[in-house]
Amino acid sequence: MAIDRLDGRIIVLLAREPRIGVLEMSRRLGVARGTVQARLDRLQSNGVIRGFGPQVDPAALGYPVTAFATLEIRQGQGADVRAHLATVPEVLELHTTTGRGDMLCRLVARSNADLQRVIDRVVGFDGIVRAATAIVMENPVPLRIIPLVEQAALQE
Amino acid sequence: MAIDRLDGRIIVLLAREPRIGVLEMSRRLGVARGTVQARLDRLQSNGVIRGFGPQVDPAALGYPVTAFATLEIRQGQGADVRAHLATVPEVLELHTTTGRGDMLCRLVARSNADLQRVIDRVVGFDGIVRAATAIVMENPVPLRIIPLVEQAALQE
DNA sequence: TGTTCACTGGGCAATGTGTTCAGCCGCAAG
DNA sequence: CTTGCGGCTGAACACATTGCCCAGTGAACA
Repeated sequence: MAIDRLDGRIIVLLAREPRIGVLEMSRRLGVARGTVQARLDRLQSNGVIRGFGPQVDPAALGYPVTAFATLEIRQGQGADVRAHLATVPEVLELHTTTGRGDMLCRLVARSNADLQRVIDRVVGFDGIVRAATAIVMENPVPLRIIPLVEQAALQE
Repeated sequence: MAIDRLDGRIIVLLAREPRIGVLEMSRRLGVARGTVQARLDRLQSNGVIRGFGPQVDPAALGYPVTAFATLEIRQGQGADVRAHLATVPEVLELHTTTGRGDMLCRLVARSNADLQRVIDRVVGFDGIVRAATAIVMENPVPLRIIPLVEQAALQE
């Protein structure tokens, strides 16, 4: 489960040039193809690499507005609320958290006006007591993993 | 930029079975290989599909703790804070938002104790006035895009 | 010393890729 | 009505890559 330097280089290389093949990777990294293949297999069965799904940009899909909503849930209604939110396509992810709110979810919408519709749909459910929404203006650091991978690789 | 039904099916298929090739996709979708290839090229140059980078699980890397931090920034220090946060590997993403806080960032850590270290590093910077952290307990809806793609595909 | 493990370098058949082509169709503009 | 355009089809081609196998090597470890 620990990641060594070679694993780290494989992941980083893959993150930078996803189209690259195993053969080309082995050339760049200066190791045998079989090694890269074995490492990749191990990383995937380890769960370190979950997959290679396409990274879709909601904005390009017509949903340029992103927001985070903090939800407060009525005691014991957690499961129902989770099930409800899972049915809303505009809910891209949902977490249960400690702290002030009970849940945090990421939403997208077609416009600020449309966001109202989405929020209404999200909070228009019995178990939700209160919701606080923060609209995303800028995204200075888009979801990234490379720095963490590099640190993890050095660490061991 | 609009997504039609075939585009939608391509993306969904790709999301479900990332290892699949263009040829196999064309077989499953019942269209010519060239069509799938052309659609894929278009989706990528459109920016709808940003890439096929590996989806890395921080937990498997030794960072099982996730948290969201809401930061309040001192007027005019935004750029400095952004630059600071970008240097912290444990900051996986950063957004500037409307609402109570000024920024929202996603953090990971090796443990709850380690989270304290990460938070100290994050907020140990002059421009940050206040920080509120919510630790993630569960992730009932992991980051997903398929439902949105399906909706976008039907819409047009 | 002997065993295990990962890596190497090679070889093989099978498959997929990138690319190009002509032909067909629906549609919109002239 | 006819022309031109864009998208799709089905096929072809050379080429590279994949998945798989193997024997040999070196390092770590009991």
